[in-house]
Amino acid sequence: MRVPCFECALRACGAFKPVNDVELAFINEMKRDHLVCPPGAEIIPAGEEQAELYTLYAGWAFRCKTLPDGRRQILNFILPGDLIGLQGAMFEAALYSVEAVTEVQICVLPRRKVWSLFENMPELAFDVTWLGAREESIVDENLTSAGRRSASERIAALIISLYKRADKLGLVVNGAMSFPLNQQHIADALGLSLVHTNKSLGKLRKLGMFSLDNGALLLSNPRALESLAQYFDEETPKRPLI
Amino acid sequence: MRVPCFECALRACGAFKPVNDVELAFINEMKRDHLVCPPGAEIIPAGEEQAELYTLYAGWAFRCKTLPDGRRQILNFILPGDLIGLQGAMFEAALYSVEAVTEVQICVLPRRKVWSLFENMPELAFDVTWLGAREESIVDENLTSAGRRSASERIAALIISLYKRADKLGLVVNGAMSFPLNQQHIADALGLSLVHTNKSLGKLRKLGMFSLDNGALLLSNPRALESLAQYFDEETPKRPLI
DNA sequence: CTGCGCTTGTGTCATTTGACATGAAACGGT
DNA sequence: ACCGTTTCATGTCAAATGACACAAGCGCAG
Repeated sequence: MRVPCFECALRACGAFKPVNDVELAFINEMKRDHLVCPPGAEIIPAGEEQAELYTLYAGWAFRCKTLPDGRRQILNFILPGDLIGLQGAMFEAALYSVEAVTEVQICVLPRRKVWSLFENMPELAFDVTWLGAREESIVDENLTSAGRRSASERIAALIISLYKRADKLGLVVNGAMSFPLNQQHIADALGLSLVHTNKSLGKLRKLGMFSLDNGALLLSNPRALESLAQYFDEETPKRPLI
Repeated sequence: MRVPCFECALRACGAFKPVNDVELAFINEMKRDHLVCPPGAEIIPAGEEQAELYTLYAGWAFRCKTLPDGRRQILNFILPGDLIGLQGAMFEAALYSVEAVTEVQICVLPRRKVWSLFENMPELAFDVTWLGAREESIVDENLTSAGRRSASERIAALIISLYKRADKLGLVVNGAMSFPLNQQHIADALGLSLVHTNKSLGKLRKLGMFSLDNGALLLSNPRALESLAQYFDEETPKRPLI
């Protein structure tokens, strides 16, 4: 199911910076493959050497670290258009795993071509760095949550940030979006126990902050969530897509 | 107190990847200034637009986010050779602050020259991206601490990781190093209260994990700390210095 | 010297969060 | 229809952490 970059449905959604023909041709040349992985698949296993670089084309995934005794921390969620595995492509070995939440489609960008991108396409190289900085800023926000927000505030911050990211991609219709995470994912992302996550979610739901029925998240009042979480993001310009 | 990059004392310490003459000349050309800031100075204030890029030449600093109600999270500590403000230089506005712990010396790399670096020096551009990925991996580790480690484990992980970073820079002599952080810094970095940090530090000290007298940190048994923290880092190759 | 602010140390108690147990509902495979 | 598995929900109690109060040491400006 190869999708040529010229026909990329994602690029047409309006969230991304326009590219010129030369850049698009280079990206298309760089894309080696288009893979489909089932839910739960490990896209990058922790410790993998010479990991490839990917772009998530469709579906949800996450990046996580696991301690030797099994405790797991989800570092960030990955939505369509996000780069997967930049650290892994820069370093000898990946320091984290990447796992699919839903069925996902990914574009494979071989790591050895990353160097040719830096050599030949400085604009795209800059974009790669920009995307790395953006991912870091998401992890920054998650660290701020884990370190300084209460359980309810963390949940509010997570929901509002995912909602906004999905909204930019056109995945929100009438305030509702498909939300594939289960409570264990949320707990692992926020540094909470499963049970406490469940109870805090229930509390926010009873407060009328959102509703969540069979995989559909509805935000009636995003502002209330924002102020509970003290989460206020900047207006971001269109981001690059590689 | 301008220091030409040809005479950079930091580069001579053995922790950094060698550069060729052309690269070094470019870096020297890029360096606009060499500043000294007192302890507590704000090197980058949160929200600053068009923030410059810096390299920390000497001293300690940190990067942090502050919530509207004043809660503060330190995202990572910055040691000599680390890039300061890459996100700030890529985005319109900095999403975080950077503050000096000790007196610091910083090299100023104007943000408009970052683009010429991507255009003319792909190796150095790659290095910048690599340094960004490295910073992210540090934040990843901090998030794992805040989310999944107990108070004592977090302290152990922080101390061992700072110790190893300082060691690479040649700042450790006979297992001892100068340690300029106070307990408030540690608490803000680990997502703990000041009092609990104090008590947990005391517990580890009584266990003989380390000693800390007037600013000198001594690790008698780094292995014990590592296994308490479940912190095991990879052997990293020499890193770039820009 | 004196007083003040900063940092560290310690005790007591409150709050948040985690651990464990249990059950209900949904779902897929046979 | 039946069964096992997963996910979500809820109660009780325990453990970790935070909040507050206070004291000691220390550097430093007046």
